[in-house]
Amino acid sequence: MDSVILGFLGLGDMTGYEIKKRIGLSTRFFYNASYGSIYPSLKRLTEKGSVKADRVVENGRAKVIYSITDKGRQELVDWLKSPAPSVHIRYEFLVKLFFSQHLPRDRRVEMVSQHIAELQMGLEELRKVEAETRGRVDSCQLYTLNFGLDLIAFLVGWYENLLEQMEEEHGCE
Amino acid sequence: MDSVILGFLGLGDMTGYEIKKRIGLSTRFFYNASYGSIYPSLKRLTEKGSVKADRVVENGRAKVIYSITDKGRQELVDWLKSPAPSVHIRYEFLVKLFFSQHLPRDRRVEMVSQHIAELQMGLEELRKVEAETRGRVDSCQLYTLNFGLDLIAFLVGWYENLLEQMEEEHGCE
DNA sequence: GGGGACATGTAATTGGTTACATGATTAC
DNA sequence: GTAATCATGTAACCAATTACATGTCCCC
Repeated sequence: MDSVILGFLGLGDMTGYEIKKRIGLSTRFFYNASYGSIYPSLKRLTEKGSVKADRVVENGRAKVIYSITDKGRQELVDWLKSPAPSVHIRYEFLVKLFFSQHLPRDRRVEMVSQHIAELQMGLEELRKVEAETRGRVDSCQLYTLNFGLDLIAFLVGWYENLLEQMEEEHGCE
Repeated sequence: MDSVILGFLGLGDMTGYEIKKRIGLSTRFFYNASYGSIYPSLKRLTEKGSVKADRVVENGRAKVIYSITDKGRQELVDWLKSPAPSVHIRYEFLVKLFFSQHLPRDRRVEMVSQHIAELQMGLEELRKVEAETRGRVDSCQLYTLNFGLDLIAFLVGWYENLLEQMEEEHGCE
């Protein structure tokens, strides 16, 4: 978590509120956070000296603008260089699909159809984000945006194919 | 968590140890758990009456065989029917990629190459699981197995394409 | 004057991991 | 005899969410 905050501050100075908004926009699909984790994290990082907190008043509004320090920048790079704990994807729908033999077939079909619908909504949202941000972000951020787009397309295709397969079958048994 | 345990017990009676082993085999890529969460969960479920615990001794080994009750079966079905909280995938490597502008280009390429290697290892492991289980599981469990296989293939392809793109570029800026 | 976005934070709780503690059986 | 696997559990800890608590500015 701390590393992700550092990552955002590496893109520019911002407030806790802004970090939350940015996470909601850009990394929501593969990482999310609430104020309850952002502010304590910011506090920790400030105490450690990885970020600097500036209390300012901007058009009458008191805010705390955080910026990354050299120490923080070093920590960020170290984290980026460290090996990511091998792929660990938590995907609840798939768990349900795994156990869905306990459901009647039509219910299972419904489940998958609904999931496809959700994915497609996600795709639309991502497209909006894309329209807003393309051209205003660096290519690394673009990579992940494209990843999201391509992944959802893959998933939709996969589940559509699954639906066809299910139609042919009698059930999970 | 409790629901996942119920799911496994829905497939047959087993011990906590066996549940852990099964999770490691079949759902590891999209769900994992440790003893520290399995046993307390089993305890909770027993107290609630969703599972039944039978202390037996089998070839000198004392074990507790858990089985799902009618109540538990109902809870399992309810969970399966409940809408999954819309796709929530936590993928640390992608977060790193998102912020990787702070890394030199060759380092970034290395990062992606290593991730591909890891994915390929995962693929091999999954293939082993496939060889062992295909024919011995119901088609729902097969769905998720195939999903894993197809997903990894997609990911490898995607990252390989990314590498090519990266070669052409000068950096993330 | 009221709703929405801006803005910051804490407290209680949840959900989980890691590490510890223990001990039997089996196969080499 | 010793290492791997089978087997069960607890305690300390950690990371994060939810809900709460508070207040301002801006636009209608």
